[in-house]
Amino acid sequence: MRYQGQRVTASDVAKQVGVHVSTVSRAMNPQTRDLVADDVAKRVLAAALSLGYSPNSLAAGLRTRRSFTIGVVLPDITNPVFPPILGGIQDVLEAEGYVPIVADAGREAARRETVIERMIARQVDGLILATSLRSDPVLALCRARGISLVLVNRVAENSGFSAVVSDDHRGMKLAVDHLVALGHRAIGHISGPLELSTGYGRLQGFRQAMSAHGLTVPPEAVVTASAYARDAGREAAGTLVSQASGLTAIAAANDLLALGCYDALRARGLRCPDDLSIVGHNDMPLVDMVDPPLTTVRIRHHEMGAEAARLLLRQIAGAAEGFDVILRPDLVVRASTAAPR
Amino acid sequence: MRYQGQRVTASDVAKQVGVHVSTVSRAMNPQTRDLVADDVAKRVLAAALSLGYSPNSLAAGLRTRRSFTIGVVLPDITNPVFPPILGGIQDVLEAEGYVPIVADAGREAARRETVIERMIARQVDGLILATSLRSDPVLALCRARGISLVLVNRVAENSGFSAVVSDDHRGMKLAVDHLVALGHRAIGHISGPLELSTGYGRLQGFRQAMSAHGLTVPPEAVVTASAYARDAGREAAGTLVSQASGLTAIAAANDLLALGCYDALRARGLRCPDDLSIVGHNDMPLVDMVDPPLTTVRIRHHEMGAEAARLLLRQIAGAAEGFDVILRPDLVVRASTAAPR
DNA sequence: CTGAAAGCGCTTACAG
DNA sequence: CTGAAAGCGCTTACAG
Repeated sequence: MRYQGQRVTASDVAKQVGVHVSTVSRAMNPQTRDLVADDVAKRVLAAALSLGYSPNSLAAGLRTRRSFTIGVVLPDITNPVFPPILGGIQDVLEAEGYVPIVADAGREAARRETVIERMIARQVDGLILATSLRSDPVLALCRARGISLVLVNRVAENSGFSAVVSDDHRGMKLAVDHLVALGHRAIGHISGPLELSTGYGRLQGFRQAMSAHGLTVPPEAVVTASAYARDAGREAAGTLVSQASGLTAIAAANDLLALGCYDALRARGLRCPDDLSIVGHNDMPLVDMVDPPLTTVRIRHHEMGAEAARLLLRQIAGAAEGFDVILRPDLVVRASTAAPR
Repeated sequence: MRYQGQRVTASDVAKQVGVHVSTVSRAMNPQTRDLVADDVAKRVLAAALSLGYSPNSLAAGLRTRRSFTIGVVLPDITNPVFPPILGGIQDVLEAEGYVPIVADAGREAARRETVIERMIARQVDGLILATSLRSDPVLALCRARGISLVLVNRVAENSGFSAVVSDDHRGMKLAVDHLVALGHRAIGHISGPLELSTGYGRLQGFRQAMSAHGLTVPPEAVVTASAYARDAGREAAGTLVSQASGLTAIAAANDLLALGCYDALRARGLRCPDDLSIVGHNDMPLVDMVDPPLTTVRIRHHEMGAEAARLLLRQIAGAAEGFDVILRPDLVVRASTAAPR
């Protein structure tokens, strides 16, 4: 029986069984269990169970120089895109005996650096970053530290780190092709912040897809939102609608932005899809229930997280890095898009 | 200059400055810095910076028997209720130098126990559980381990552990009073799982509020959903509508359930609020954008998480436990409720 | 104000 | 197959 606050250690178990702590250590670890006589191992395990012993992984980690801990840095946990990514990461990590330490780094670059420094001080075995800028100075720091790292959802150019992302060009092509097929020609774009690969890549994808249809994109038909947030989308849509008259459709760089468009249209007495068709990106939860149900590009976020975790674990185990996984998105057609009047 | 994978330690810094490691340790820690001569401290800090040294917190934790790590156990990270709770927890922890280890425990009781055991093995300084059942055997285990623990969102009866929750009785009273004021008399309830305090408490709150208005609740006017999920809500609403004819309103135990009601009504060609008024609970993101915008009971989830973290930290510092914080919810009236026809 | 020593709880070559 | 020893990188009484 133990008292509160008094942890039971390997030496307590050793004492009870009458063996040395090193034998307890070997018996507890499945990898080394066969170095120990069967009956001894059995007695150790039984004693451990009855005393409520489990090895202190801090101590083990200090000795083995591995913490079995992975740092996950998110830009905004309340953005519905990230929970499923985190879920996928967790599923894979847990199966391999790892645990995620998660931090919401917010929008300031300085905070991202602090957060990463802290995680390194905590001896994480690797890092998964969902916060990367296209050109991100923090990555040089990580490189210098020699830490294993995988980017998820957003890539950095020329960082050399592996990344798991959605095919943003293809996603926008799906959106534009769909609108064009409905008969739209004057299509605007609300882009995400251009320092993010998703913002930049989707804008490029938009332009390419338009030009593939022989359609021109006048400068006033593109507005860049200040953040991936609903209010930023509302503001950008307001600007777009007032500066680019004659638009019949808007392809937004993500769902939150698309929902902000809804807000802006409503404020002006315009109706979707009657006056303007709108396409989002992500297919986040509940966008099938908004009014009107949102046509959007679906990304498999859970899989994205799981794949990032797998890549990282392989890398920690010695596999090569700098190897990207591009997930293929799908179009989900709902009621926010229709033929122009 | 360091090589990859070679961590710099206190003794590297000590060597460079020409002092003992213990002096480095004292200089690095703001609490003990004044035990060291000013100029020595300055030189240590400068050397630490130039070498890229930060103390290995695993080693420090082993020595001080504190990990500055808190385990957070969630039932389902993709349920939009939990990210803001986690956000609140993180904000408080981070400010105090703690870090959350988060795990999604899913629905199986066995997994919850495993997850908690693992966290304890990882020497968490405390636990925040959002997964508690009203009567939860896992809590006895935590008690026996003597670990600091705070419950959030869901309470356990007689566990002795502190909890931070919303006032579920009051929440349901707000919902029922609103419906009654609109003229509804025949009101049904879709309850959450009754083994959860939110499910049970909101059902009780519903009954009390109804009886305070002199209204009876026939048995067929209450259906218990199998989980807090949209599909479970759809199913429960189907049962409710077909077994309790004449209902003019439904108070659901949470928003996901209310959204499931929307699905069920739509499948039957019924309209909300024309045929049936619906009230949710939580005010999760986007329910103001669904069709129709959902009238619901707002809970301050971020604050709930922050308060739970504060309580836990105080408890770790030696404060008394068994002290509940009940947050007061508000009613948010939108378009899913109207006078009955 | 600073150093030397002990020890947190493990793991792992090294003997035997 | 098992024990004894060393050491992972810190912190903290204990001397001086």
